[in-house]
Amino acid sequence: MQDSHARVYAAIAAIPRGRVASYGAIAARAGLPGRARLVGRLLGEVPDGMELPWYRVLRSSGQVAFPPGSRGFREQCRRLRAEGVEVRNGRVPLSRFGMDADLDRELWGLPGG
DNA sequence: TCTTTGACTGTCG
DNA sequence: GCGACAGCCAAAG
Repeated sequence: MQDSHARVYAAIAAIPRGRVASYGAIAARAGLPGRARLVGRLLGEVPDGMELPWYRVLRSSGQVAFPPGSRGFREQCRRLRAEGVEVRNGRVPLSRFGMDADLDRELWGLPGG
């Protein structure tokens, strides 16, 4: 386990329940700005026994990274909904469920909530 | 060492 | 809003 890997895992584990974050955001929080693809790669290497909220990680657009209909896709949607996250057509509104949604609303006065 | 691949992202039409 | 393109970089063969 490399340090960069551990930081990525920690960043993912830090996502609050009922919230989601993008691959890029995770990479940035792990001290690896611009390494979004590395995050996706690492998620594919997560040991089965390791508890990690991998399903809280989405694309920058809020879309689930898995192909619609695939097993991972359905599993991710299922787990997200179980936490109260709204998944519509394989997509989550980051304006409401994004990890920094509250902060963004304060700064920009965006509607939501 | 080189090439291929990928759970990504921003830009453009 | 969606598809096409280019940039990105680490792992695997």
